[in-house]
Amino acid sequence: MFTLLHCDNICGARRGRIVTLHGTIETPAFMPVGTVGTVKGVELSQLESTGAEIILGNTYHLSLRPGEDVIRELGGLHKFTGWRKPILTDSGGFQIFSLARIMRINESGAIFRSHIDGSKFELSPERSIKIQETFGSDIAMVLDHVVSLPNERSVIEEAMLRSVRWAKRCKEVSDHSYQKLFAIVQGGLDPALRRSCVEMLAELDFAGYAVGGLSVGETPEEMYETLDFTTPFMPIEKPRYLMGVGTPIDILNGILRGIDLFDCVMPTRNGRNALAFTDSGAVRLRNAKHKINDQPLDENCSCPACKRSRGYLRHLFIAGEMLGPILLAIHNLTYYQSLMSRSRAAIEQNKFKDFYKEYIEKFKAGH
RNA sequence: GGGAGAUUUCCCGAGUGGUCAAAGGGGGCAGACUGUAAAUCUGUUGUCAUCGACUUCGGAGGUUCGAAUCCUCCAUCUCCCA
Repeated sequence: MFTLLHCDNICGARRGRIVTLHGTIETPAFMPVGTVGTVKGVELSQLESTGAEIILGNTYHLSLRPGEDVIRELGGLHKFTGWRKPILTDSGGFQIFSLARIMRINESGAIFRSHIDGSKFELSPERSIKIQETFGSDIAMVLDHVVSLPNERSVIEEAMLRSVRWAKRCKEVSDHSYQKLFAIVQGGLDPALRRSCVEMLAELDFAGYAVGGLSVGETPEEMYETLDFTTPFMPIEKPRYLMGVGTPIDILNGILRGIDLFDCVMPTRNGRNALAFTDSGAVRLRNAKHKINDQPLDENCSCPACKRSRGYLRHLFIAGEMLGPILLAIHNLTYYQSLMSRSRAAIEQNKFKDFYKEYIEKFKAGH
């Protein structure tokens, strides 16, 4: 399923390939987030033209609406959404952490109050896997227990140990060979906890391993340090996925430390909120300084947003036109994919470290 | 010609003697957003400034310790009667 094609001989960056039933993913790769069965604001043809090879969907959200039964009846997530390429489904573990309406969490699982209608919704490791199986995603995630940071060591350790037990239960009920199951490493910012978590999970032999529980309140530096003492213990021949990350700089820092897969809402959400990513840093298109600007966001970008002027894009946001959020979501996704593709090329030439340094210098200078 | 009512900070619009630089919207400006309860949220919006000071509520006078608020005149607008 995963082939490690090349390791940069100067840093930890890796070039690989994941093969699934629905297609191939060149890594390092970025997955646009399509929580409820749509990458918000972006039609599939546009999404494909950004270069995305895999998208992410969410077990919790899709179970509440339209519901597991509807997706089963309509032929699974691929047929339902029309997206023919690979899909990774998240387990709902992050929602245990992020949703205020969580009622109870114990060893058997979590009980939510639906954020839509307040109804009760139970999620156990087994149930999460069952649902993801119904969805027919190419990669399923184990249900994990995420906690906020900073937090007491005992809390972090307990959540980590529980995540390992849950991962084991997920593995036991996951029986579809086409659907790969990824485990999730927890353990906060603690080297010993992270390492022991990796080792316990590695013993269970998953198809891939994710680093979870990051970008939940810690600084970027703390996140990078955590990767420094986590990725070296992760199985070399399996894909490594840094969940929920992040900014372009975070992603390059992840690649530098041997991460193969990323996902983040940032390009779509920030795009909807008028923030565009470019090599010269973030551009807040609502700002008055772009009012008369006739230049594109990025003259080297081929996306539809970059065929218009900054002044026009600003106008769309000021006027509250839906095309603004759509165009910027597409631009940011295109930008992220281009960042990944440039990274892959640099790794192949053992030049990722230089690419990284130059990129960060320019990105920061733009602010 | 006579009668009634209105005029508030960029706009709309509260406010009828001190707690008013003045509610609330809108608009403007800025910021946030990391496995999406987010086309959302936050801050700010008279001037200078650190407390604080100063200038504002159509205009000009006046009453009062104190006025956006009360009185007089003027200007403009709306409605009603001739």
